[in-house]
Amino acid sequence: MDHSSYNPGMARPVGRPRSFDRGDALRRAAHLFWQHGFSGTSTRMLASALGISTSSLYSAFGTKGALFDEAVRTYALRYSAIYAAAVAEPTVHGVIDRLLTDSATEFTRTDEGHPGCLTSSAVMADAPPTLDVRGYVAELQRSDGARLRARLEQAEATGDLPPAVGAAALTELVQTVWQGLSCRAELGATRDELVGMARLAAGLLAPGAHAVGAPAPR
Amino acid sequence: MDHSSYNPGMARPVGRPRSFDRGDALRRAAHLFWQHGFSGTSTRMLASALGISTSSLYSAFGTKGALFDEAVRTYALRYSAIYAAAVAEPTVHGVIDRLLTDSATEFTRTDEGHPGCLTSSAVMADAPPTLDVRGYVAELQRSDGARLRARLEQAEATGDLPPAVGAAALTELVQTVWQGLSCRAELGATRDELVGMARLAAGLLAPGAHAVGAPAPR
DNA sequence: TGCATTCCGTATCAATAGCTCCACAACGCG
DNA sequence: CGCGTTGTGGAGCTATTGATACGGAATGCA
Repeated sequence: MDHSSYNPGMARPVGRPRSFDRGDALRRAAHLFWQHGFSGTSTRMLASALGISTSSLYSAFGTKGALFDEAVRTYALRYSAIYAAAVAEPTVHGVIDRLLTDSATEFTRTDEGHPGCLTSSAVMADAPPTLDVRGYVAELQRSDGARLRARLEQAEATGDLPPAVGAAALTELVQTVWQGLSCRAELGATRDELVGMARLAAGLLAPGAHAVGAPAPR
Repeated sequence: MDHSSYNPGMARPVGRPRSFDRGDALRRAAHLFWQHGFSGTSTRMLASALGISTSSLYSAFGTKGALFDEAVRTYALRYSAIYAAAVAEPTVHGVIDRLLTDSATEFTRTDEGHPGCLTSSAVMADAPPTLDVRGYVAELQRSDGARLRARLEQAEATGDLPPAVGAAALTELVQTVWQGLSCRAELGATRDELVGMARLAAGLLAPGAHAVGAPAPR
């Protein structure tokens, strides 16, 4: 098994192959962490849910904290990718609308056990004492925010963004809405509700070509 | 001690008095829960931080889960009170501005060990398995949201709110921003940053008498 | 078929979890 | 003072925690 494992170059595997898919285990572990928090998820719960033993889990990930950390960073990449894709949109409205709606879609993925938004749930409340996950997430937000702010400052220069609002302030506000969306996703909002809210937010925060009162037909 | 204990009417205390202030203990416990999550906070940590023994803690609150539950409900009342005060404002802009700025102020209280916003942190990620705290918080959001929506529907009827946006949708969006603010408070935002963001959000979501581009002098 | 290597599950470790027991201390009342 | 009542801390209970030891099972290579 383990077809999808990343095995770069010359290091071909030796010894008994792993009986489970590491990436899949990581995703399912993240799902458990999201549901019960870090301390609330025991290694036995993880092993049981993954269908393996604790020794296999430890040999694959090292430590419970390391597994959590890896899960967080894995999913953090998804959100950074969404930011990167959004800033490529030609208009300010397009950037913000794309960012929020894509994130809303990502937050409500139910296939393959998507853990909602680790970034603003499990991480914030309960993290391994040895790891500064909160600091990592704050840094991630800062990094993604910097990318968005640069895009908005560029729009400010070209006149696409009215200078009255302020690129920095709008960036922070958009990120605030972004995190609010993730919270509501975990509180049980459906995808349609969440995407609709994202679209409305984009329309109000950065009015596009169409009037606010008459949202563009999707 | 225990001067501030609420002791209504005829039930005068009998037996040895409690050596600590129950309300204060509740607040400090909430602070710990906020920092480490429910499972991440042990009864010994709680007892140690409160300067008492675990037996005293158990005799005062019953169970770790009950203590957590009581802490959550106590702080939930604060947020409901903020909603109640906000909807009394005469204009839609005033309602939303008041709700968001007061909440931002509440989220950044550092005195007396305010636990940030339990509602969207510890609660969401890690809660006692026996208690449906997530359900309670969702219900609370629904209840507070209903109050806000009723106020906005009234404004819609009197013309204070343009019918194009929709009272229900705006309510949800405001609550989304509300939760986003609480998230950013926990990620380290200062009070000034948070209040400024709340004011900006109120200006964009519900433009007041002044133009959006020229925010009203505070 | 041997050998080296790696992963597997079972059993188990010390530490800590939530929680309780119990003898004693601090009150109001007579 | 004695008595009932209630809170007190220290010791201790069982269950579970994160993590490991170890023998066996799979693999690639010769």
